[in-house]
Amino acid sequence: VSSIASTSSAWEWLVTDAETAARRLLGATIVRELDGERLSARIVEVEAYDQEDPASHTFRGPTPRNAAMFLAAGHAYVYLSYGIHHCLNVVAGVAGHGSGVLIRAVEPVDGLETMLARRGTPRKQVTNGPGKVCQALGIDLALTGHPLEQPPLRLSRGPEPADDEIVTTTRIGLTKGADTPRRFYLAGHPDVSRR
DNA sequence: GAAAAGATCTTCT
DNA sequence: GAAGATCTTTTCC
Repeated sequence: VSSIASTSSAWEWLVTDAETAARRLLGATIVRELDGERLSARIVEVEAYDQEDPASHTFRGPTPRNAAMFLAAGHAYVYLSYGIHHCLNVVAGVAGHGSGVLIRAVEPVDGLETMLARRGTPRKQVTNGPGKVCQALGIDLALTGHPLEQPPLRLSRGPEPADDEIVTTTRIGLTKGADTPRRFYLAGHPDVSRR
């Protein structure tokens, strides 16, 4: 019991509703170790998803694909989008409840040159979209279910932006739940996918 | 077993 | 601004 409590306490800040977790993830840092190199990036755009939400992969309950989203907060959920792109989520909330936060855009901090090479695009388009983030950081399905406190993929809490620095809008690319405002990004940030 | 939709990105006009 | 690429997962018959 005590070991469970100590393990989860590191992620207490994500054991909350998906929207709160999403806002708290703005400003946090993703650290990825890839081919012996340390890449890092700051989260600047996110979207919240949970079990009660028709747009969420977990809306109809657990499946082999979305199982990781039902883990405890602080795990990774990676899925394949449109059969082509990988997308990274940070699992939020208590274990057994399918909620998480899609990482839509990041600002490269360490390893920008590597990210540019992996993407093959100009700086402005290197990580301004969920599929782009995963390509730049080399994240794929092998990392789904990975605990974000250990290499090669870690997450560290960052300085939380002030409320007036966060813009809230509807989410992108949805057909269901499209009118619910659950997308959050840093106001005026150049790496945000769309304004 | 088949069909449709999908938390996207790129290219072309 | 619009449409094509591309393929897995899930749902429905």
